[in-house]
Amino acid sequence: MQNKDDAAPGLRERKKRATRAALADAAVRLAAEHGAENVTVEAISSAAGVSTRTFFNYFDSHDDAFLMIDAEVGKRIRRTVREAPAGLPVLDVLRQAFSAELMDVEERHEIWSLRAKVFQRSPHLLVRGLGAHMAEELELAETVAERLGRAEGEPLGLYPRLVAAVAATAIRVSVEEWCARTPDVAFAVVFRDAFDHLASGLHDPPPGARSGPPTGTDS
Amino acid sequence: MQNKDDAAPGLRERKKRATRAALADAAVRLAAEHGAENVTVEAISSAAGVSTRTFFNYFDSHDDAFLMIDAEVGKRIRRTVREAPAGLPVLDVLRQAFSAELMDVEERHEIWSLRAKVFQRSPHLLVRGLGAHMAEELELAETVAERLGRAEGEPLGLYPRLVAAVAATAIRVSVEEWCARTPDVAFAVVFRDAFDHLASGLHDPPPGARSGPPTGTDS
DNA sequence: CAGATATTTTGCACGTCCTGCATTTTTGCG
DNA sequence: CGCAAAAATGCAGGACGTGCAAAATATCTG
Repeated sequence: MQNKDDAAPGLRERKKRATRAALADAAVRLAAEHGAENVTVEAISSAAGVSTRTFFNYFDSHDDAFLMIDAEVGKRIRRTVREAPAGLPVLDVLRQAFSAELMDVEERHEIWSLRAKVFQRSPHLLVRGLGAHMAEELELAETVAERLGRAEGEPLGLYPRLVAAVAATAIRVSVEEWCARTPDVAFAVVFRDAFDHLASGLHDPPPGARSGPPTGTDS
Repeated sequence: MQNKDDAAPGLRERKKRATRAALADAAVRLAAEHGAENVTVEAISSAAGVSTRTFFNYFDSHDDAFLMIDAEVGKRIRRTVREAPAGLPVLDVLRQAFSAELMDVEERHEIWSLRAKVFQRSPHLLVRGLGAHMAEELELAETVAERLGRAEGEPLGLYPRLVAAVAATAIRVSVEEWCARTPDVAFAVVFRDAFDHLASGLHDPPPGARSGPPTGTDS
């Protein structure tokens, strides 16, 4: 058993993933139809073919079933940040690290659209989702602080916290804006514009500019 | 009854406020001691001298008792933004609007410190608190969009969403950083530095700079 | 393959959260 | 005081979430 994450899922592990996926899937589908609040744990469990007790073996709360939290993503992002060539501005590093990860949003566009519908109907869940990313945000801030050459035990400092949090916020807003628009725009474009705004100090856009990058105040 | 918010609270209104305050106060105090999760609604209600049923007449959920949500704050901020002289950069307007509101944090420093302790012990609540501000964030984005001269029904656009969200994030991070530090620094300083970072495009700080504003890249 | 072992699923009981409804108490006012 | 509006309360009930022990299932060993 070298690495349980690679190459050897094993029958057991596969069944667990399947059960979890079945629960999450049932949850999202039922919620998209009836609204998350009106979908009981029993309904989800029943649709997934397990007992309600088993549901709580996989998710800590009713709401967690709709969230699709993946700890791997955070790890990958932090590693990317850590391995980025020194000297590169932190904001650019973050932009690229996230960008690599967010291809999934455009690829599995359909399931994300479903989740967007669920979130629109009960914003309370979006909040939970955000909250799930808060721990990640702190760890990301740690990674940034290390990258900027700060000792281990030292307090974080304002800047690392701020870039990590603001970058995460930029992503959330990008997703929101992308969902609000009829998705005729590529997500990558919204994402790029958002980070361009950040990099240029959030100066006011010229009146009339609908979606372009901020005015060329850069360099 | 010209305006129920001004000058004529009335005995009734005063009792309501008192009850609500008593509940919120009891909640925070008990939570600071035993942890929010271990404080039942019954305990809070009992400490405030009302029935558990009455608790739910004042707060929609157990957690809401610890949050101290004030819809007035959002309204005031939006009005400040709306009445700010035209031509001023949006980011500066937001900075000033929030700054005016945040004096309360330093004045009633003691109760905020208590709340910070509660939040440290159960971050789950901080998330709820954040969520409460999300609706505000959207309305703030609307206000910003209007200020930038955008029609009513039009979609929001990326920039208004982004500034509103990022500004709110900056505040949250400022509070976090300010709480993490032994509060020998004035909150206003952390707050100012955060917005300076935003205004200068979040460029990397020079190594060794602990807390100052970003390097004078401005102008 | 059979049996031992580890893991997962499940049922059950229990406490807490939260809501709707009817009833009682309090408040404001003529 | 007496009355109408508002608030507080008690109660019933559904849903959430957890600990525990028993049953079912997967993995390992000989």
